[in-house]
Amino acid sequence: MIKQQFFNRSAIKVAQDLLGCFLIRKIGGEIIKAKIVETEAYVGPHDLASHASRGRTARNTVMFGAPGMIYVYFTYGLHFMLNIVTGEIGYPAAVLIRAVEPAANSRLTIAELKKLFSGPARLTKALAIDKSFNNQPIFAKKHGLWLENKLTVIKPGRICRATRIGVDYAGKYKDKKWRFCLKDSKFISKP
DNA sequence: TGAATGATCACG
DNA sequence: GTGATCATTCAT
Repeated sequence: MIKQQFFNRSAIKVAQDLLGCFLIRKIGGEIIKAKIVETEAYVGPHDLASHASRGRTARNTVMFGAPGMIYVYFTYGLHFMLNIVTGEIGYPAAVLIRAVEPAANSRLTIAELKKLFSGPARLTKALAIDKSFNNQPIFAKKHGLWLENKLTVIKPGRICRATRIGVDYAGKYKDKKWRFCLKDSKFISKP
């Protein structure tokens, strides 16, 4: 299991380092394990794409809290988004999990798995992650959602950097390349 | 390209 | 209170 200290770093570092790690969801007796292949960093209060850019509010207060806490919010009236808070207490930053890649499955095709896990709102639906996870630690197993380390080191050449999705309103921050993907994954949400 | 669909935020 | 907006997805 990945420990709290892992998250006590800049969001950009954590976002890259999470690639290749595994998101584990335990529902009843069943365990779903999926490799993280796409993340975005929301780096601090100055980042105009971040919920924290206009100060602390009821919704984003988790981002100001301890590293490794789960930040789940509801958007577009339809979707939940899964984030992990990074950096020291009091500094609002987080990493959005945008896509995960489950192990091959005998019942579902790759195309069907993509529809379930390739996209920030899709994966929360597939893994039954909702607001009840908000402000819970990801560095403990008891809530049924935690992370495991990658199996092998990810070489920098296997990581691709791109602009973040859906942040056109963010002025000069919309063009920051703070989205990170595993190059060889078929499960990236957007090219 | 636009609808779905409701919490959140700024304003006053 | 009200109205605009939204770290998206899906169907047209």
